[in-house]
Amino acid sequence: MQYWLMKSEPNTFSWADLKAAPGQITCWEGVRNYQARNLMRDAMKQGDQVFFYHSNANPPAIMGIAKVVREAYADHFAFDPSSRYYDPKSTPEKPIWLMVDIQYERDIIPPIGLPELRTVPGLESMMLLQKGSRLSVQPVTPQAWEIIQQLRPGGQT
DNA sequence: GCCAACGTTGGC
DNA sequence: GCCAACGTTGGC
Repeated sequence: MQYWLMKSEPNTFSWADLKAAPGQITCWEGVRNYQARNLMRDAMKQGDQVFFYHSNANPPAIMGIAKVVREAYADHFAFDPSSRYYDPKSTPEKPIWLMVDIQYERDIIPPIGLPELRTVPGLESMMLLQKGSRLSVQPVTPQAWEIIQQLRPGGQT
């Protein structure tokens, strides 16, 4: 089992949107970065745990935990000229871009804002907190995962 | 809205 | 293969 952090702008797709989705499942379309794609393709497995992070929010924050329920498959939004994620280089025959499905698991109450994360001992090396870090799908170490969970004790149920 | 950091594109 | 120009991300 691996741990991840996935970013979404709440204006585009929010934590509330995930909770309101059918089955509380969504496909994670729109990843258009090779490093993030490769992580999904090569390392992300069904059952993996995901921190759902709001970027471009006030404050940016970890909103809750989701899990991977379907491993990487072709992102068909890339085939659709009317989609904001259209990429003519990707075709059904040779898909370039991939997505996974994730499902709501539980809320983190209250959400853990970026300013709070920056104060937590032991998280200094977390990718999210590095200057210029933009990767929208990031691995999270088991140590960092545990530290962050401990910030909201009792959230396990 | 600003802008630093980063990734991609394309001319050469 | 280099690298300048450009577009995007995302915190502030």
